[in-house]
This record gives sequence, C-alpha cells and structure tokens, in this order.
Amino acid sequence: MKILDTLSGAEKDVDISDSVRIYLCGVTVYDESHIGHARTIIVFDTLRRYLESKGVRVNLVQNFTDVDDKIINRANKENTSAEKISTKYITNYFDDFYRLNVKRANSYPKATEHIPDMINLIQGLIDKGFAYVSKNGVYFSVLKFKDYGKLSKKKIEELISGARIEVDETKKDPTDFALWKFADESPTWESPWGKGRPGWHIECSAMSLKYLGSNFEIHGGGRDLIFPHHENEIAQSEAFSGINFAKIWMHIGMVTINGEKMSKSLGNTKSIDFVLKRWGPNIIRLFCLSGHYSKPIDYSEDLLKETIIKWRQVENCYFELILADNSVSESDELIKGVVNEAENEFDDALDSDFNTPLALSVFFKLVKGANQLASSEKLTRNISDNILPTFLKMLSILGLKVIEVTDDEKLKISSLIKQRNMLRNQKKFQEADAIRKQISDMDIVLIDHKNKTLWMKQEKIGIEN
RNA sequence: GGUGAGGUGGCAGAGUGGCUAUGCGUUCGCCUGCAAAGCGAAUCUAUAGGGGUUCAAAUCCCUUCCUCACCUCCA
Repeated sequence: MKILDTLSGAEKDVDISDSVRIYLCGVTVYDESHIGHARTIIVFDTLRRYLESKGVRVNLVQNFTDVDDKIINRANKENTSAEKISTKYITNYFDDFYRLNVKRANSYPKATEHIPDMINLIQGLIDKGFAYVSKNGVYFSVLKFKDYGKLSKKKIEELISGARIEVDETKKDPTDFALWKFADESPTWESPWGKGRPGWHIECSAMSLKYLGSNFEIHGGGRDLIFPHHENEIAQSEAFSGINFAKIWMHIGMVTINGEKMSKSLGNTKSIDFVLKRWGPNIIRLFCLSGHYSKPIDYSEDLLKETIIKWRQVENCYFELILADNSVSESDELIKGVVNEAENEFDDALDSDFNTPLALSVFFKLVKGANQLASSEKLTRNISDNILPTFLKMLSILGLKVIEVTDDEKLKISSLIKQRNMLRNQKKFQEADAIRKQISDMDIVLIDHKNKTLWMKQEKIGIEN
C-alpha cells in the first residue's frame, strides 16, 4: 500500500511487515467536535479497518490535548475548572464518535497525564543545546535545527520577516517556540525550570515517542496542522532522538462550507451532533470518503441528499442479499469471477494512496450488480451466498452499518406481508394498503417483485422527517 | 508577498500519454392494483484560456487567468 507522504512529496510504501503504528493528532477538548474533525478521524478509522481486513496489526494512538489556553478560557468563562471542561468534551467526543461507528483507537493519551514525559523530553533538548530557558519559559531554538521547515517547505528567513509572528523579547529568535510556559494560574505543574504548563507541540512528540517509539509508520492529522504543529514536532523529536520521526506524513484535506474552511475561529462549523441528527452515521461516513482524503470536500446539503439515495441502494442490496431464497440453481462461476474482480479493484484503489472515491465506485458497482439481479429475479440464494461475504466485508471496511432487524420483527413482518398479499389477491387493496402503512411505521419498506414481496429496514434520516 | 494543493460534463468525482471510470441529475420506459424501492435505455459526449512536445495529451513542458489552504489558534 502506498500513501502520499507530505514530507517527501512522493508516494511511499507503508511498511506492513510488522504492526503499522499510526499517531493521529486528535482534538483540543474545549468544545464540541465538528464534521471537520470527523472527516480526519473517519479517514483514519477506515484506513485502520482496511489494514486490519488484510490481517495487518495496527497500533493507532490518538491524543487529547487537555491543557491549553482555550480550555482555561472556557473554564473561566463558565466559572468552572479546566479539568471539568476537558472531561466534559472528552465524554462528548466518545459519544460522537461511537455514534459515527468509529472503532476505538488503541490508546487515547492525554497531555495532562504525560507531563513527566514532556519534562524529560524538554530536559533532553536543553542538554543537547536545542532548547534554552528564558524569562517566560523554555523555548526551542529553531535555528539550531538545520532541517527546520522541511515539512511545510518554509524558509526560516521568511518566517523571521513574517509580520504575523508575535514579538517576544525574551526569545532569542522570533521563530523559537515554547516547550514550557511559566504560569501561576492553575492548572500548572512543577518543573525543573519553574511552575507552568507545557507548550502545545511537545505533547505529541512525547506521547508518540512513548507509545509508538521513534520512526513509526504514519503520522496523521488535518492539513492545517502542517505548520506550525507538525513542523515543530519534527524539530523536537528529531533533535531529541536523532532519528527520523515518522516514515509517512499523511494529511487530510479540510471540510469547507461554501468553499471556505470550516473552523471555530470562522464560526461556520457543523457539530457532529448536528450532522448526526440530520444525516445519520452512514451518510456522514460516505460523504467523508467521497473525495480523496488529501483534497478539500465541501459540506453541501445537495450532495448529502444525493448520498441518501446511494445509501438506500446499499440498504436495498443488503436485504435482497440476506432474504434471497429463490433456489433455482444456476452456474455461479460467472458471479464468483465478478465478485472477485470487484474485491481486487476495491483493494487496488485503497492500496493506491487510499483512493476511497474509487473504492466507493467499485462498491456501488457491486451493489448495482446485485440489485440488477434482484430486479430481474435472478438473485438466487446460491448467488447471494457468493456476493454477501464481499459485500459485508466492504461494508465493514467502510464502517457502514445497516440497521439490524430482530428475529421477532422478522416474524412479524413476514406474517404481515402474507396477510397483505392475501388481501391483494382478493383485490382488497384498501386493507392491503393499511397493512403496508402499518409495516412502514416500523421503518420497513416493501419491495414488490413479480412473484414475491421482499422488505428492507430503512435507517431514519433526520432531514427526511 | 512566500509556500503548497488544485481547476475534468448540470452537479460530485476517478483517471498522469492512446481503449475518454463511476455516481447523482434529466427524459422515456420496465415492474406494480396503486405506490415505494429497484432496474433498463437515452441524454450530457467534459477535460480553465493560449502556446508547445508527440503519430497521439485531461495526462508532459511553457505561459496566462482563477480557486483553496498554510504562513496566528485550528482536524
């Protein structure tokens, strides 16, 4: 599998010989997560599911930044503690992503629980001459790290002349960034240099090193983290260890709205709770995977409405496949071939820089093919058995979930269908329609084929009600 | 201003030299007691503009224009 590496600008093979170690920059927990966060995390969740489907072990680590000025500001505003704020939004995070059918990462380290690791790292950097203590804190000396700028392709001279860098007289150089900031106001921690808080970037270096070691396979995050966050992580980590930090840097494009980046500072975000209520998890996941991960996608209601139609086709396909009972036996060699080919194309697409839109088109071709067979009443049990495992496998890699139906429900549905069909045969259409209404109140849609009636359970989509 | 990524049919979105995905939409049709869902056919026959290389370019080169992101916190 190849992934485009931001650092080298080239597609690089993911080393799957042992476990694939992935560090993903998570969220700062001072507010609700939004669809932009969701996209990044869904992409990595899908990547992880794909690798695991290949039998590759994945060690996915995703941090929570739970110490930050934004958290403290919010706590002050709400007259509560920073810890309460971060705990609240971590809970909120897990609730959101559980509902998005995102598998749990292997660990979710929190910055506040790794202060000693950060202090070690900072001390190491001071010892090696890459960091110094000044009046306001401990700073990383950017000029000492000769590769600085290699990820974001920035030249240090340009950064220095950049008017937007705040002037801080206590720094040796304007581009130096804080590893530790002295502070008195809680939350603070003791350190060899004085009471204070860690800088933002150091946590990811400390925690990735601790949980994944140096030179792990993939470091991911949103594109907006390339500078300064990831640039600084590289500087800290490589200055400390002398070893390349991550083998591949994988950056996820922004979610835009009306062509503009969605961000809290612009105030144009759509929270995960909002989009889940409106569209549900499957539509959101399909939407997030509908464009190549490296490019921006635009949150557009029209597109999402389109996605509902696609999802209905998937639901239809699922129920056709599991309910097929036509036993006319036919040669299924052809089907096997087609299914195999689809599976290979699906994998090829994902192996080639995780091309999810291409993989989705393969998936929808399979769905369409099955629906075609069903429509022309050629979908026998035999054929279904050949398609179903591949269909379910793709569904699971994509993290999609069709609504489950209990056995009790199934019995009830088939008995109602029998009644309705009897009434239809007697041409008592009004009564038959009343039963159909009763069934549709259970979110079941009937599919009248020529010789039999099938059914599918539809996910309720908020916007349709 | 600097850096990076892009500009593909009505829309979304693949494709990195020849075989011009895929989906949605639109129109007509099939199926049906009527629907719904699904399916079929047709339609669109696109590659930002200009130049070049080539037998052949969306794909390579030059150039112009445009968009977005980053350069401050951000997924």
